[in-house]
Amino acid sequence: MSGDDTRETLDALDARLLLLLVDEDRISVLECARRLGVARGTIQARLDKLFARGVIAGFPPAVHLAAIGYELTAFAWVEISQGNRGPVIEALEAINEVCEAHATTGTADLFIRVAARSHTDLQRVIDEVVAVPGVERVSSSIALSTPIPPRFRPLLERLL
Amino acid sequence: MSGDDTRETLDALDARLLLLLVDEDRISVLECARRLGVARGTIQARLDKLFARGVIAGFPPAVHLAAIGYELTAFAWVEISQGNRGPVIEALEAINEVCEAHATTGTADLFIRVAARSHTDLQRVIDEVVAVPGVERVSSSIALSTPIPPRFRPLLERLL
DNA sequence: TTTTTCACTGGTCAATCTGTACAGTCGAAG
DNA sequence: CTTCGACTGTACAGATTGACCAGTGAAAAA
Repeated sequence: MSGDDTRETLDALDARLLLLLVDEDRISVLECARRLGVARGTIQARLDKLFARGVIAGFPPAVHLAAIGYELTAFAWVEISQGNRGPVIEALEAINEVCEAHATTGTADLFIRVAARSHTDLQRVIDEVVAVPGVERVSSSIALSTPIPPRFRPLLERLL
Repeated sequence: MSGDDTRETLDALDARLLLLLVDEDRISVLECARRLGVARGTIQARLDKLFARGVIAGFPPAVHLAAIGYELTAFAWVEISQGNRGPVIEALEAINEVCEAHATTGTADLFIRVAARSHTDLQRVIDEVVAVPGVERVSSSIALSTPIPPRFRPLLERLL
């Protein structure tokens, strides 16, 4: 009686299904059923439940930003003056190149990830961030390489 | 004669197709063709090309980590002793909760993102990172909220 | 113990989608 | 004027989907 569906754990079948969806691209429900050795209806029911619980939000295309010209990724800590979080966030949302923002603990207030086409372009974007009213200080650093690309596979594997 | 297919730009149709794939979940090729007012074969050809160029890497499920128990996200800067980058990366890869790692400019050497089930759990993970041979210093901060979730839609919209 | 509940199986059905192919159109490049 | 590449419109066989349903088994409730 948790009252919170989110709490339900994934069983091994859910985990194996997710792993299959992560690995094999564009795999069909029917094929999943075959691979996992269960009836198609079961997979369909599991998928529906995973969606309903919010475990899976969808299947967005994995777009490689570098392949569309945005070769640079940079991270930045943004310090803002008190009471301006809302407006600042809104302003950041309006900057196309700001691809992610988190409010964090620590000295800085916001942590953002930005994409850019070149160093010059990055400069421009950073300048735009700095220019946002309420932003007091920005310290950024460029990603030179990404030895571990975004992943969550290991977390799933543990559920098997 | 650029010798690098990656350089080819996306035209408006590519961009609209990508936007469609981002927004409408599990949309079929046929439906894309209908929405964009072009023949199915065109969409299929465009999709194939986007894959071939590496623009689209696939359609992985968007898994909501919080829904599978990993409610905490934390970021950390990792300073490592010189000449130990390789081994350190390997060790970090072996830690399931390390969901991303970048080599960056600036004072620290690596920037990582970690997932955890609780504060206690996060402590354990951070300790594991600190314990990696070659790691000299780790400074972490917890994501309290995510006002701008990962996005790249604005970058695509600009191509229209 | 008996009953109820629930997930799973294995099967069907019509509708849709996919991969593939092919001939015709069109504009740009040669 | 011809060639080339991209797009259209069409076609077809095979696979997939969503929706059902009756039957089974195991676990929870009575």
